[in-house]
Amino acid sequence: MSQAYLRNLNPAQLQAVKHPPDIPLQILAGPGSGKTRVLTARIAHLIFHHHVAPQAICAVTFTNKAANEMRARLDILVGVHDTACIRMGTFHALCASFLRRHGRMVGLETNFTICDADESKKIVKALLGEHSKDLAAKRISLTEGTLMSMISKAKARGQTADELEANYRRSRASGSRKRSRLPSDVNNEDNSDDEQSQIMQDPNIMAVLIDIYRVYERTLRSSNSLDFDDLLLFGVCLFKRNPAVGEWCQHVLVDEFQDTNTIQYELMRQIAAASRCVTIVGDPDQSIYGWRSAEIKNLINMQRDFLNTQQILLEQNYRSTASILGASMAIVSQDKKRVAKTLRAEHPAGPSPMLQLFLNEHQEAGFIASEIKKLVAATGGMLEWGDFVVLLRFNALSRLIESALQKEGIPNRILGGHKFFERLEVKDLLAYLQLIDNPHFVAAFTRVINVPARGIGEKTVNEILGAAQRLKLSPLEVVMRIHDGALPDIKPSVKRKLASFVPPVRELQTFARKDTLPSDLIRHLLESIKYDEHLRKTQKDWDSRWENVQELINFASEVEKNMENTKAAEPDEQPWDGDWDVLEEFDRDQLNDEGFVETSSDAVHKDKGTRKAREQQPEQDTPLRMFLQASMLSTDVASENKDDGKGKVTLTTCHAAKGLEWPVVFVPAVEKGTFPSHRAEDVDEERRLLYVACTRAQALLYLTHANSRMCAGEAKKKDMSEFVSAVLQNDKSYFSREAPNLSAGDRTLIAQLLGRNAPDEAEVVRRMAQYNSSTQAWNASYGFPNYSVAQPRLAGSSDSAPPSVRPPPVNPSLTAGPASAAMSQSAAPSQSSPAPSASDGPQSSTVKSTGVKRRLGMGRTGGGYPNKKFKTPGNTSGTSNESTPCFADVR
DNA sequence: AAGATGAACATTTTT
DNA sequence: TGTTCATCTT
Ligand SMILES: Nc1ncnc2c1ncn2[C@@H]1O[C@H](COP(=O)(O)OP(=O)(O)OP(=O)(O)O)[C@@H](O)[C@H]1O
Repeated sequence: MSQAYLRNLNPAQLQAVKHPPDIPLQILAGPGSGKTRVLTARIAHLIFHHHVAPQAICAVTFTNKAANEMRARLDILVGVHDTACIRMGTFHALCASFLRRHGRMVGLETNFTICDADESKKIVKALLGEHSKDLAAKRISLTEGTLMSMISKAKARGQTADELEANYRRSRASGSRKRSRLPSDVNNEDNSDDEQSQIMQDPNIMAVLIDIYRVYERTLRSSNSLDFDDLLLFGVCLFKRNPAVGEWCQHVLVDEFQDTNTIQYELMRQIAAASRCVTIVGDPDQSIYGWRSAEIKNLINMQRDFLNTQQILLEQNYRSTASILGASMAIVSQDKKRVAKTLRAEHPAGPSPMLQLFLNEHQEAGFIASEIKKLVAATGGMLEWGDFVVLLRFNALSRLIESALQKEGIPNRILGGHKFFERLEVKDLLAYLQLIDNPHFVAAFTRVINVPARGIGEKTVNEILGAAQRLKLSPLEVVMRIHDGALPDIKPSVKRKLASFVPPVRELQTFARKDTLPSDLIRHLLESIKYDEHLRKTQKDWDSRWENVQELINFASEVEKNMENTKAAEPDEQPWDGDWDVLEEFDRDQLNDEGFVETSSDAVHKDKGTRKAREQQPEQDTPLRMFLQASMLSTDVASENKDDGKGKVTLTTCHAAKGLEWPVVFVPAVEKGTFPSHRAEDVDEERRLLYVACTRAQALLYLTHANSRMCAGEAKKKDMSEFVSAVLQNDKSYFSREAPNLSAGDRTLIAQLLGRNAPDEAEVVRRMAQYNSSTQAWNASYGFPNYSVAQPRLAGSSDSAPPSVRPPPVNPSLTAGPASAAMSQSAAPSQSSPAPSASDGPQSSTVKSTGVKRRLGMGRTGGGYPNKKFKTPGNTSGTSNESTPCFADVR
């Protein structure tokens, strides 16, 4: 029984799993080679064979989602109970939980609030405002975004504001040789790097940066809050100062190691300080987070820091067809600096990856939608909606494709787009709860004090904040005292207005102290501030926002359930339980004389917070706190919601697709300026990104691009991505220009690859007939360009046909139904690209329309609730596309 | 203080 | 394309 986890591993994988635990191990391997599978099996092996206690294992994943998936796999291998005991999560999540318990050792209250990127930006923006005159005078434009990312980069290197300043001083002193650059060589590739360093050399900018960095840190500290980088920094500090905190850990395993940054690596070192037992898994070719300070160097650093580190390579790819793998390798191999590596395909060639060109992004989106439909039919239903993914360079590209899918009635979900926890209605409610848990979290206070509208505007808020600083109280406390009459009212009279704020907050505090479940807290909150009315009054789309509110309650319930389960699974065997008291005493002494990090020199607030928190919240893991933490750390409710994902086409970014796989992958906009992004700093990284995207595909891969595309306002001509054209130059055979007509052989191959049953051929014929008739009826009745039956319109074909389609009029050239093939053929092949096949082969062109119009009503029904935000036309904005499925105008 | 309007403007990627 | 900011009016 216990050996089950060793089955289904090849010799190299087995070797990695059985590698002696005390010899540091690097498993380096390409995509689809089973790295994650090996990591999971190795954990099982540690538990079963080496009898390592599950709670002595620390497994680090890149995302929460990956952690959940690994948990699910381990549930099967080692059982739910043991799995629940493993310390598993992202570096951030792990740090958050360590700091909840031991935060005091590094000067933190256990009720610290995690400040998300949005709030961080707001803080920086406010600070930037103070410098705006100064900057404007010097004609410098700086956005809070760039500033924030500079700060974040400094933090990811472990640089404090002081250190940054010292560093800068030193580098200036040592005679900086400034190269003057002509504006004309902006198109040089390494230009952006220079640009970066040029910014970092501008004394004005550096002065502002350092100042804002410093004040930003002070703001966070006095708010008793940590931003994402702080979680790691304080985590490192915790282990460094109190090595005993890490003694429980006997083995650390890190997935996606190529994307760890300096601090994360430092953290890994600290956690492994006692045991020196480390296993990492990674692939340099898949390093795509350099922009977030990931350091590929960490692989070498590890060899330096952990003596006798050994490497095991996995060279067999089990995920993709050989042709997909070949094309992907051809792409990534363009990187001359890359270390070549072997990757053999386990599976046969299969259909070639497709590379297709369209007139514009609408045609591209339409093609994707209709191709998905076609493939479901052509596989007799063996492929379902959930088997398809569209991988995008950036989120905004999802809009068109989403609506194309909806027009075709294809259910879909957008992963990570406009994130759930970033919606205003969700943030409002969370802010109330954050304020309840941590009255010092000013960001939450300023957000909710006037929600719903209480007539407390900017001016009043500033008065309150000023008073709070003078009195050394939290703004919440100030406002409560004013309400109670314990403090005098302030200039713009506010006392009366607080009647709708203070009592509800007090009530919530009382509930929270009694450990009322978060879901119930939210319900109370909604009622006491009449949030539904507020939404109705202020938001056009209040109903869908109200659904998000309900979804938040659901999420809270999920978290509550998980907490119960976790508690049940690990009664009270917290790994560190034994030495907790000792540690704390030991450290309090230490803390008294030496304080803590430079940035928290703000002793006044700290003391005050300390006393308050000890009186009010002696407990660390209150349900409310756990809920808030889960909210801040999880990007997506969908990843928790199992029911959602299946049965829908997924739209997401290439970045978010890391580590995942789908039978069919579409990558749109494979164009210069998108792949690589025109603002990318590192072109090689962009290429790797495309490589990652391609290697998600198991059976079928489509790269598409358009001749012109609306970008930031105006239509732009687009060329094919150099990553692909470079491949074509060497060898055109990697890609096919025609959409495949799946043969029975293809179906069998796909079935085998996916471990499914091949469909009945009769079913295939039936579905294809149905598919053809429905698309034809649909196209005919809407005068829609007939891209559908794998009929991309070609570049260079006369633009006159589709664009001027106004609602119902039917384009004459399309009424002929299947004959539309002729249209495509008239197209002139464009520059480098041979023409896609004109006709789509037997199924589509020979099966006559049966005249069934079943699809007619499907235009706008879509599937489920899209993440629709913002208003629909309603007002004067030109044509409404609400009622007519055909798009307004394609010019 | 809040709502309404229009102009300017900018779109990577995420824990 | 959609969003954010500035300015205006109530
Ligand atoms: N020995 C094996 N036999 C059969 N299938 C395998 C084997 N090892 C892995 N696989 C399958 O290969 C696919 C890829 O595995 P996995 O996700 O672990 O790869 P990976 O190396 O982590 O990929 P990536 O680098 O893209 O994250 C999975 O579907 C997995 O089930």
